[in-house]
Amino acid sequence: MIMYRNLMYICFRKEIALHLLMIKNMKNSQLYKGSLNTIIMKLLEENGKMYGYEITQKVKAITSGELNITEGALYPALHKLEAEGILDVEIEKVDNRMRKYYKLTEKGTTETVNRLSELEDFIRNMQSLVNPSPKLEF
Amino acid sequence: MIMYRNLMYICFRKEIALHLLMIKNMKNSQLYKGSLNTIIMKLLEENGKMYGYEITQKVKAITSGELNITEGALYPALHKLEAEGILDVEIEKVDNRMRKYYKLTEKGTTETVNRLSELEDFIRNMQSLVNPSPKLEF
DNA sequence: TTAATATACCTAACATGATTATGTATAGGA
DNA sequence: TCCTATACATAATCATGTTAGGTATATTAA
Repeated sequence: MIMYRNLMYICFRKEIALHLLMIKNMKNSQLYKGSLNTIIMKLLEENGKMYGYEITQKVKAITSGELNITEGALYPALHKLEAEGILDVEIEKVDNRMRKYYKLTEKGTTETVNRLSELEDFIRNMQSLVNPSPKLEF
Repeated sequence: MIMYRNLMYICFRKEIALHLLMIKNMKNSQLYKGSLNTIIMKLLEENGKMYGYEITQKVKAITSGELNITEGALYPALHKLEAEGILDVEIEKVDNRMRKYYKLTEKGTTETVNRLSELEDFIRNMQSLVNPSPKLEF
């Protein structure tokens, strides 16, 4: 009986853990829409070259698991950035597995500056909107 | 001739001004996608009740004209929030013109706290991603 | 007086950017 | 042997927004 109760307890904890994880991932709210390209470009600016899977892991690590880039969003985004001449691709084979390394082109590097500037403006504006500075009322 | 040149000069300046304005508004980039509901709810939390047009003007003012909410986005968003029980509506007639005043319901007030918390998380995560703290390398 | 601008609402067609669900394939551990 | 991790990809669908129209009243400038 004790064993069953322990098992149930473990299962219950697992349920809770999964549930909390889901809630956490629910935070992948609509807010992140539109920021994926900027994230990719900034990471490439920092790290020189990265492959898709690496990007998802890096983002997960940096945000303590709060932001999980879905592959269905990532790969099309990478292809689009490549088509736009923002990224260059280079295929390598590591451990018999394919890797597509992406890096910023010259144009991409310039464009990254703009995107980051837009992001700063966006964040500044959002902070003005939700964190209004105390009104000067006399 | 002088007059023509002056006229041309003025027109030219106007062209530039318009162009700069367009560029400015181009900053209405994809980043803002997903943040409209949060903006609306926060403004209503602060101001008690507001009508649609008032919201567009307020946002424009707060962001120094950098963010212009389009009516095609605003009105459907208000209707959706009302349908979800986040907002209550109350119609008034001022100066022979209709105004639909929106205010947060009780549920809406609770929900606003969550949205703002999500926004803070989002901003924090984005800052971690693009503004990485200096690496501790020895 | 007439034209333009501002106020105030609305919606439909289209575009964009994501999620969800699926598929392929290799490597390693329980 | 099966599950998980690594590593790529795409198609169907959904959410959200832009663009472009529409109605109507009030005010201001030419």
